[in-house]
Amino acid sequence: MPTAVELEEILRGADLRVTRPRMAVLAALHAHPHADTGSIVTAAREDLGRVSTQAVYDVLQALTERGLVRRIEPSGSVARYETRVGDNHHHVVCRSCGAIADVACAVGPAPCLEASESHGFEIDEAEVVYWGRCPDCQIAGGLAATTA
Amino acid sequence: MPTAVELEEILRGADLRVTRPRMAVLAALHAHPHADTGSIVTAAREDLGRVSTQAVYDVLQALTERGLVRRIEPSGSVARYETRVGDNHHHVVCRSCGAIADVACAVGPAPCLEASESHGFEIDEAEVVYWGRCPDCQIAGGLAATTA
DNA sequence: CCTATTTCTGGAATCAATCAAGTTTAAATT
DNA sequence: AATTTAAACTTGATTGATTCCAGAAATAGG
Repeated sequence: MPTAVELEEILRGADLRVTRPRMAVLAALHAHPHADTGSIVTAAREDLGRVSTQAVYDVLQALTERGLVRRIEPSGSVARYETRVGDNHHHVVCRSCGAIADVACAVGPAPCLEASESHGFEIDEAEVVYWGRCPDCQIAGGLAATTA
Repeated sequence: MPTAVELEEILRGADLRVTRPRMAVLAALHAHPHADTGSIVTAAREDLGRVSTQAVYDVLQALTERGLVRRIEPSGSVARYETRVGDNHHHVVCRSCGAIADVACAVGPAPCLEASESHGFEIDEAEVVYWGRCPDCQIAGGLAATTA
């Protein structure tokens, strides 16, 4: 959980101006990994009093462009963001409640990066999403939540 | 490319009533792998004269539920559908134009299915998306199309 | 042929995301 | 410290995929 000063350094290090919305969004992302845009807007407003939805979208895009955050969008879910970048990890997504957890790379250094037939594509990334059920939903029983 | 009779058998085999919209959608999917909903609607209309958008959505959902088609939604793209199901293959997506191609499973029978730390999740599927550039876009040069 | 259930139509509503024009502000400059 | 300027933020409207709803139509079984 970075301090305000650290967040500021992170922004400056990426050649981004230090503004209140950016600080708030970055803090919210560190506090809530895998948060969707709506949650981030809410968190930022609790922090700042008020911010426009547009500002949050702009900030998220700027942060993503500079590689400070990573945008993930599992099927059936809206866009989510996380601050853990650069370590090539993957995600497990719960089919019932949509919960997301991080998973380290499965096998060795660059797993799955060898597509058997690449069709001439120049591949630069292999994205892996594991689908299943989180511990809570396993307990909850067979019925899937409507928010799947 | 299945015949009309074969399509009919496919539908009946899945306990689905045989209707004109369903035949048209299924045919469109076989003709255009990885088509998005809009294209499917268009193709179905060329075939039938007219169909409601809603009907196509309903059909796609019904077909997906019965496992006749598979819904895929790469980040930044709208939902797409394919008829190739049950063989656990993956996809390569072009970052520039969004083109999609099929890729057979990378390593052995159930590759990447071993998440190193599953966080208690009960995993039933590993979805892999390879990102890169298709042959056409490599030729086209460095500039990415806006339809990425 | 008739009935019941499923499917399709038409139109409206929802919601994430984007666009546009104008105002404010961070940070470099004098 | 005042000035400048490009980047960032605000408000308000718009897009576009997807879904909801109520009623009409059509399929499949009796």
